[in-house]
Amino acid sequence: MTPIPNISNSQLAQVFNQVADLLEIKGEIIYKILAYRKAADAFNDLDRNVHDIWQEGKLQEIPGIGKAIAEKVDELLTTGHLSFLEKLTKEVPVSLTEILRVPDIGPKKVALFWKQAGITNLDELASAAKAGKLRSLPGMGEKSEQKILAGLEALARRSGRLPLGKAWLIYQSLSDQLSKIPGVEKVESAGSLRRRRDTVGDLDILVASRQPDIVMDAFVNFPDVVRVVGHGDTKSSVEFSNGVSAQLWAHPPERFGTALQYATGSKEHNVRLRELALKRGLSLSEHSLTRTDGSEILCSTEEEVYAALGLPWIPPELREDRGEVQAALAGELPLLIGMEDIIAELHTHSNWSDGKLTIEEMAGEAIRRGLKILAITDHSTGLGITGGLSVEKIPQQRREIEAVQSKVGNKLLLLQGSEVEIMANGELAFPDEALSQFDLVIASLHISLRQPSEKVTSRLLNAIRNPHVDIIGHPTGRLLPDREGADLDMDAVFQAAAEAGVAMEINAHPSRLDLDDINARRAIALGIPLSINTDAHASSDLDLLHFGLGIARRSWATAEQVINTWPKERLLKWLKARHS
DNA sequence: GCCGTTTTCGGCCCGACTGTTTTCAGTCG
Repeated sequence: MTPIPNISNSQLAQVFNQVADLLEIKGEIIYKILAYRKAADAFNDLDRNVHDIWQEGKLQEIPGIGKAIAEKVDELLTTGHLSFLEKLTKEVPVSLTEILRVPDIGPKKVALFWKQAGITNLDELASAAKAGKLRSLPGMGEKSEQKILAGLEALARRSGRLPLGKAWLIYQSLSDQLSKIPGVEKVESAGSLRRRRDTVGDLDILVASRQPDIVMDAFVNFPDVVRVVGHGDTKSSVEFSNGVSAQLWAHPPERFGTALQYATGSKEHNVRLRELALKRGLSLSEHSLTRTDGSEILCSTEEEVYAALGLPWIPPELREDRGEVQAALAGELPLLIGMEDIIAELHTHSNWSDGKLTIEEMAGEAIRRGLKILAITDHSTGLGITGGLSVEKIPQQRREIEAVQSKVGNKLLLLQGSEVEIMANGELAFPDEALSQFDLVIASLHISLRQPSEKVTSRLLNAIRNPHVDIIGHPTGRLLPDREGADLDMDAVFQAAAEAGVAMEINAHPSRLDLDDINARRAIALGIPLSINTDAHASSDLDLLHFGLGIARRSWATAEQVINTWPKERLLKWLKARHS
């Protein structure tokens, strides 16, 4: 029997995106290309492994997958090859696709440079532009050539996607500056920042103003702007000295709803809405909804936009074209978990390990934020750098927690927890009799994340199956923006977690956001409880909760599915049942 | 290439901005 190649959903998506890139350069009709890109997105967003769906013979039940693409997936999963792609790469050099990453260069220009100037990669493009050889090509000129040189430089200094937390801080500062411009009535984040994606490409910002020209002029002249990418009447985009790009729209207040809806995206969600609008005899744009007779419906709020299409307002976190429009039409949108639902913080550190505050100080901070339950989960030994709690000190820490508990009374329930290290050999850093002394145990991976998939997965499975473990902390161990998580077999992990009834964490720290939205949605689909925690090491960390909440909302989580919302009695009962 | 409470064929979202052009193509979101 031939082994089935192990191709993940995201690898599959990459293959079809590459097909789309090459077809686009080749000059294939745009709708075919869109179909491939849509299929790639569908694979990326799937809450199950494509493998399983393939084995069930249900590929074509995935929206956007038809006969032709299903056959290609079949070939890929059976043989590990795609003859269609192999044939394509013989016609179109793969190195051309790297040129597509240059701003202002799309498939048409790539094809032009390739066919008329023999350019096949970024180096050749740069040489030709510097030598002034591009300006004479049809449709090109001196300005276009300069723009390409600027684009190449921008590409070189572009710093990938921003982690959500950093994007949020930059937005706050830009928002302050924008609100001081005369005539600006409102400032709102848009794009992937407002949708709370874990990383953000460009910052998208919308302002309400009746004098958009003044706003645009002020914006492109902000300090730290190193490049004005575009400067129009209602839209401008700039690049700052730190490599971050931002895009600004300005629309009058009575059109703010359509404009915000448009700027928030996602693009795919917007396409879906516009299709729906057309079916209702309306054309949707950032300016308004237009009837067939040309008359306009103006919307100052997003609620009005969605209502005009017969829909309830869809929260930004859901707007990824992952079935939210269909759910809204059917009246089946989930009632997403909100900040007000969360009463427990279950993953924090005190000065008993590497936290900055005493247990009493942490308790005070938790009370100040309206929390009802706080678990102190200091690191175990085994994670050398942090000076973890030793087995001998567990009773001593218990006495301190009890002392603080008697001081705060019923304002806050304190739990003695542990963040126990999953060691490189797969054992937990504490023996079972030590773990049994805690009210709550989180098991986490911090070290040897680069082990082979089989090894690191088995470590995590071992932790999940330990009857003392209640939560798996930041399951993949990724660090945004650049450090990938461990190469885990998430199917095996989720299956084990579902069987053991262990909760999986959404770590709210913006450098983690782990689980991510797709994995969290898979967990929910399997009935695995989620736990959103800040992993606070200092008081200000407790304010990071909203980032984790954003990820949970993106995974369609309701309050019921997150143990941090459960009343005290229910949480304690759940813990007790697990430990008995 | 996908899809169907107008369709199994003929459609497939909408507009801003830029640069090259005399009315539009390419790129982007």
